[in-house]
Amino acid sequence: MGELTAPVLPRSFFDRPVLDVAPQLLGAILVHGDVAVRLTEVEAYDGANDPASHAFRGRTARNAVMFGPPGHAYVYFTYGMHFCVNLVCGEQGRAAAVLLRAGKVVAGVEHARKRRPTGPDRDLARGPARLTKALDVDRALDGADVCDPRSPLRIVEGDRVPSEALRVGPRVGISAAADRPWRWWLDGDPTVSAYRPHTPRRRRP
DNA sequence: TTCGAGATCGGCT
DNA sequence: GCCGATCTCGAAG
Repeated sequence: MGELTAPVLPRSFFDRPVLDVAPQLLGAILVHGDVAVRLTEVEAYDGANDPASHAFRGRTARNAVMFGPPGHAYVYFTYGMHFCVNLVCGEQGRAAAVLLRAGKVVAGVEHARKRRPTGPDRDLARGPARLTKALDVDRALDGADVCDPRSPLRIVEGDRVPSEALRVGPRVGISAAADRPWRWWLDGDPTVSAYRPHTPRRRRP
């Protein structure tokens, strides 16, 4: 139950280059309502300098939050059925953000199970869309200030992660700049999503 | 265990 | 129209 009341990360934590922030988010805890998830896998996206970023082609209504101040959540809808959540990093206007890819449910497991009745608990937040499902995060939380202790969606301090437990590698599910090693995860953690290289979809006949 | 296709729709070219 | 920062299920190896 301590996860739900732990202190939020300060905004200064996010007001730094995204490549510094991303690996340090591992072990931190995302809280929404009665559910808390300890992050085990993240990816960095660097705004206008990153062809794989939603912000690469400039500001739109959808990605506007990324261009705002750090420490806010960018929630988007994709594949006609999934939500994913990012945390905005770096100087305002750079539009850098960290995609939260996976984690372990450390509080409110019974609520998360209700939303995903089948499968083992370690799969509850294993993958970016599963993570938002476990936490019941959707479009309504786009722009939420995760550094505000009164915010419904917030990021709080977790345990310290030893640097030797960090692993780094290529990002998942993207076609552009797929070679950049901007994905970090906790070595050997069962809640880390399985790596699948990007495969272009074919249209049905 | 690995692979591929279907689901499903908003955003952008 | 086209395609996606995904997930699931079923078929094949």
